[in-house]
Amino acid sequence: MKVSQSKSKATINDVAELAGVSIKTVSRVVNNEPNVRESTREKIESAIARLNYRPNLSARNLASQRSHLIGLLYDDPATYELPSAGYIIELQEGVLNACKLVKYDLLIHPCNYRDENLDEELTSMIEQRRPLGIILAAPLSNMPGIVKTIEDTGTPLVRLSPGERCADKLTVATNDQEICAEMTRYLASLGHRRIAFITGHQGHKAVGKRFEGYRDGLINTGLNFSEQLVVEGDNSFGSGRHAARQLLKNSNPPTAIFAANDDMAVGVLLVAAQLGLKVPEDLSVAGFDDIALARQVSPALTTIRQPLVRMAEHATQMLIRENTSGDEIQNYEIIPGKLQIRESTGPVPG
Amino acid sequence: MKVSQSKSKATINDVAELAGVSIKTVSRVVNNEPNVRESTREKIESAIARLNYRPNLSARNLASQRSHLIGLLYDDPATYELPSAGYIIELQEGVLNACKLVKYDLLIHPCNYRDENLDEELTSMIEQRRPLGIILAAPLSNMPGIVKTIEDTGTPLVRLSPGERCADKLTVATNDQEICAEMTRYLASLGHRRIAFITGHQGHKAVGKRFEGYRDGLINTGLNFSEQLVVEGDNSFGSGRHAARQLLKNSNPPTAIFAANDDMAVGVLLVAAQLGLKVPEDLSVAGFDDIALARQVSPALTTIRQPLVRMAEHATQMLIRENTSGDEIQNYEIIPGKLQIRESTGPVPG
DNA sequence: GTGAAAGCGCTAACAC
DNA sequence: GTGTTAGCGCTTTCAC
Repeated sequence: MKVSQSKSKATINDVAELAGVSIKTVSRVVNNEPNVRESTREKIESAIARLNYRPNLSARNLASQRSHLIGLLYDDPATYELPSAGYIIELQEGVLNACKLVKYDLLIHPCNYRDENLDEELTSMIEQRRPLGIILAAPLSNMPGIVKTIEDTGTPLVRLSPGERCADKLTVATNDQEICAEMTRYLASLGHRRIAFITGHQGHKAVGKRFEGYRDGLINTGLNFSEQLVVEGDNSFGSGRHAARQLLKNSNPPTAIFAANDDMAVGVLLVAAQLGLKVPEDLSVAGFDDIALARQVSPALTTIRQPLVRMAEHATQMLIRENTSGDEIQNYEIIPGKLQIRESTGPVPG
Repeated sequence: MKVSQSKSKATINDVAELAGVSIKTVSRVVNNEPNVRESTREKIESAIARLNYRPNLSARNLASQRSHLIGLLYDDPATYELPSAGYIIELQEGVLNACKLVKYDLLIHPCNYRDENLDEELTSMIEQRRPLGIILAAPLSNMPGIVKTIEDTGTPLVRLSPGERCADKLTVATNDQEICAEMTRYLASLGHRRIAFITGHQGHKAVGKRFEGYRDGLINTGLNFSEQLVVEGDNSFGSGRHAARQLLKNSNPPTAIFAANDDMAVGVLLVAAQLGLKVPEDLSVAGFDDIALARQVSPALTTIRQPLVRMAEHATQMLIRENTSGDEIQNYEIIPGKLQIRESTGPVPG
């Protein structure tokens, strides 16, 4: 009997024939359905192994009306600065981890929210590929137009860090505000009284929460909030440098600078070095994200670890559960960040 | 007449009915095939617009026996250090650029070459999804086992930077060796006589070519090659720091250090700063890749820009052409890198 | 426990 | 130029 056909094309019919059963029974085995006699199952499994059979996913998708695809949407790093490469890779890693367990695949779709045809582009991608769910990364997740476009297709959607809670929407976020309050309290505990903050990109609501957390932290420790100690940034390295120069040329400069993300914090580190300030002896610096660079600069950056991989994993699992079990699922999940105290923060000078 | 059906489900039959033609004619219009009267085409197009029809890709794939998917395989950054996030994002960007034009989608598949089941995993992914082609990034592209596994499935394959030419395999690479010779000559032209080199990761053949280029450059300019000026690295930031310390503690240290990638070069920069050496006054430093960080460090890093996005674009186009036109295609393409002279290199001291 | 038959929505040959 | 007829390889009733 000819077993290894020239080019990998055994179908369910071949398996059924070789095993001497109907294709329906093969289908039951392949999909782990119940009601198959053990001996039949074994026969089929050995036929599958012998023929090297692998179900054709297009056929399966067509018949079952469900692709085994998860869509991941994020702002295109090529058109803009915002999502750093590391951020996106971690997102992808998390989704892929969760997909692997259930044999789903990941369809990535970087997009540009300034693009006029984005609605059409997204609708078209969703209706054609019919992913079983969409994961929408920040800051797209806080743009109502995009959220609505996706919801209108009827595809389940999980928002990542949208910066606000919404009862009827699946959401995964981290505790930006609380953890930033904690970092601020930590800086205060080192004796710092003039703690500056560099804000993040305007369009990014979750990053906005970090600023609120900074204010909470000041209040917690009885420090006064001063607008003089707040400079606007846009999450970019350059804006961090700019903000640092502005803060440090002050007659009464801060002794600690807390930036809303690591890229800006590294910018601060650089400016401090240029101005001859020693970190942390003369100035403490803290960031947010814990990008790879945070551990590579010298002194290593004190920052907050955002559990992106786990957030993306969790979001994917929400989608999978939404599709398989009809169980009630928690539709709002906070995965807490964690302080990473390294070398860039220390006791207040003098 | 009910036009906007509740849930986005117009099929080719609905369009045919509304336009008063057969489904075959609709198919012709959708696929831009010839032999359709202009008036018919218009009727169909308006029906498509009215019904908001979008072809179901699973059905199309099943019937036509070709998915519209490109597979991108690279070493999983989560399990190892080698491919940096920036590297992968650029690869993805290039593939996506090319895909967009022809409405293909990208399936990413990070994998671990140390994984025992990798062969099975890849074969299974390829046979199930049936991507129309695979792009294999370095260093996977120089691993014969992986290349063979993919070739055995019969799927067209393009290797990216495999470090060697092979007549019967589609390949896209950059001119690692030549451009590194050029960088070395540039350093020599600044008066440097003791130019050190930090080699890259062993398993990465294309990176090995960079070392050969360094030697070529020395020969071109009449300088002697000395083993004392070569230190082994592994592409990581840490290995760059380590190598720099080793080179600079020397009694007769180099005046220029050329690292096989930017991560290591940035490590050198850091060690130089710690040792109180001014760059480029006391020491020149050069890297390879032109990662984002190269522009963000101070002094900005002189390096070589590897045209990853264009390489990935080109690889994708090779695959598309292989599938559509039966034209002869160039099966080996070199996309040259380019020197980026910045602030970290200067005339030899003294 | 198992199977027969009818699609899923499209493309491909070939007839007209 | 256009339509008819078969599938592609699977899942899904529903009957046995």
